[in-house]
Amino acid sequence: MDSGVILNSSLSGGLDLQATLESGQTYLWDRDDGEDYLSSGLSGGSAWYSSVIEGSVIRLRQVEGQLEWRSTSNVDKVIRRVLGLDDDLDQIMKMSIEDSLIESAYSTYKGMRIVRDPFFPCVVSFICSSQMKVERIFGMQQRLRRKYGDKIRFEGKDYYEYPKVEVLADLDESDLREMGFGYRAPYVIETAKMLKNDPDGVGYFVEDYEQNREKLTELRGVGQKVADCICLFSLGHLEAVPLDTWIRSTIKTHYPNCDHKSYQDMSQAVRNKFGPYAGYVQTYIFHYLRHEAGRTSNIVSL
DNA sequence: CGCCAGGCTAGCG
DNA sequence: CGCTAGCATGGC
Repeated sequence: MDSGVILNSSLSGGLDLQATLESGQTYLWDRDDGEDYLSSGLSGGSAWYSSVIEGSVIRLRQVEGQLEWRSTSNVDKVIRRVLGLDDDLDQIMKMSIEDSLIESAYSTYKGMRIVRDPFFPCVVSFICSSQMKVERIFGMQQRLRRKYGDKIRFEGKDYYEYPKVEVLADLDESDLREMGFGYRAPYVIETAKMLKNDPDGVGYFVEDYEQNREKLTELRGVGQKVADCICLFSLGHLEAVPLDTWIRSTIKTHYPNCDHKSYQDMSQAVRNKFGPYAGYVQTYIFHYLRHEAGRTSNIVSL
């Protein structure tokens, strides 16, 4: 057993743990207060979150201006990496374009950070994300962990690690279809087979962002958008901008000059517009618009 | 019932 | 190349 504390005031731009873990970047965390996880919105302010990363159970909560953690081992450095705590948020916000929508999103969720999820879980999560509501993606990944992941006991409770590559690689397509994966089932299994000897995706990391995006599309079920999610939420390419339906429609109405038919052209235009940390800008907008739309059941107009 | 959800693949011109 | 039909499933 080990535990520790990280002070909010020691982090540039602070931390908003709930926004970081519930904004649809990562699907690897459970919230203690259970069933209506992520569906009821605002009530997770000081709740405990738990995950298993690199074989360690990690429990986190944010209360009174600090981040508390408890774990099976010393995970201070793991937490800092996975939650992007070393990102200089003040500087990132300074280097993004001035714009009313972006400033609203930044101020509403100040402290939200880009995660760095472990490679394989990130890949599978976003293969599953295609044509799927955000709330359902959480459920799918949770069921996958509880059915095929290794169980670790910690402080009287069971926690499930994300399934290992070789376990998913050896599944039958019907196993995942029965869990509601639909047409994504064969994609997950084929990609797991491709990564059986490279679970950390060492061979799929490229220094250059655009080359990295193309490289990732070699994986089954990974197109340009999912590749961008992996670039941003696992590999640390902070200029990556996943062009999903929300962002595309936002771009169309808000920044019509950046609207292009081809993914590459639109990606390039948006990155030129948003700045070197375009991925941060995109993630704030995505979370802000989705959340506001949920609260008002209406389109946000600014 | 129809429509849509953090899209991708295969197959066409 | 660019374009599009088809694809599973659940919720409204």
